[in-house]
Amino acid sequence: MTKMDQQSVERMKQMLREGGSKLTPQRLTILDVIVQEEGNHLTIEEIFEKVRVVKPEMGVATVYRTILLFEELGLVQKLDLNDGIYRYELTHEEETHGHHHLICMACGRVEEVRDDLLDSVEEIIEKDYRFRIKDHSLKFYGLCSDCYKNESEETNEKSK
Amino acid sequence: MTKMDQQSVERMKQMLREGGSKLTPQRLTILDVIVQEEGNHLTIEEIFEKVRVVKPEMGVATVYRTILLFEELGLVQKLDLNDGIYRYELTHEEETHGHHHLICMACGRVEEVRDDLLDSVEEIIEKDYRFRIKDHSLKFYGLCSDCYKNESEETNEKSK
DNA sequence: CTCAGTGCAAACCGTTTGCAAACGT
DNA sequence: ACGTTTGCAAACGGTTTGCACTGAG
Repeated sequence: MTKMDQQSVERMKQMLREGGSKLTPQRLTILDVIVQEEGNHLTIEEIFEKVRVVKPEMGVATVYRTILLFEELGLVQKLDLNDGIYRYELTHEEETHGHHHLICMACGRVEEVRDDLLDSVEEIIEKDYRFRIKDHSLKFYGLCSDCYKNESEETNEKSK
Repeated sequence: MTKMDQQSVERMKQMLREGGSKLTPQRLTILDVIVQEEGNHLTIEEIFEKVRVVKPEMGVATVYRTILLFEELGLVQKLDLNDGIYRYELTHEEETHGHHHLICMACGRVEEVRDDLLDSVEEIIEKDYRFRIKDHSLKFYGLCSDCYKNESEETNEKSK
């Protein structure tokens, strides 16, 4: 585990304690899986599977209950890729507003965009629509560089 | 029914025919409900209830199957407000990219933003992340003008 | 020691499916 | 008349819950 990961885990333990929650082995295991798989946006089922490898006694209910707790504590955030299945990702420490996602319609890969980019848009919304923005969610659906490349090659293929 | 609504219905009938689908009374009833309730972002259950008033014989399965069909035809779009329940809204005729939503965290009201506003953001994404954007989804969570007003009043109340 | 947290299995609930009857084209 | 669509009810699958037991603080 890298130094960064250790920091994440420590910070999260701290948040658990502050929230008045107990540091059970189950919670620590789930925490570990989420930190290890950072960037992979796991579903409950995927988390359960990975946890099972380490702790076969654990039940799904515990995963559901734990993720719900982590969400309430702001430790993780859920993400809907419009397929009806929620995925969970670590909340980054410095983050105030949600970051953005690039979702590849071909391979399903999800890339994160940490730049905010929405300041001027939010200004317009607040003014023109008289809406007090607290958070946002921005997703782009399209083709990642790999899939776009492949698609182009296939097109070239055909046109030969 | 207004002239605009009639146009919507006619346009949608056309799209159904073009998709090789039959114009059954059930489909037309559901269409009607969605057009009547434009802007209300109904859930399947809500659509079912409203349809039931007119056609008590209809089953839920038909609503599910019909909405799925409408979605495939591009007649409606599903919307997730991050509560795990999909809501459906009419796709606007001219629309190429999805419009945006302002979701009030206090009263749950959903307002639509038809201005695109994302051109410059998309330009940056396409260039910096080498991602070919096909569509986007942008949601703002916060307080609508009414709820913001009420909240301010309550704060004033307390500080007296 | 105490009560929050857990494992298990049953309950739940929204969605999907199989099938025979009904109906649009 | 034909193949699609529908209503019904059963099946499904992910999530939640009740309960007795366990273990962290």
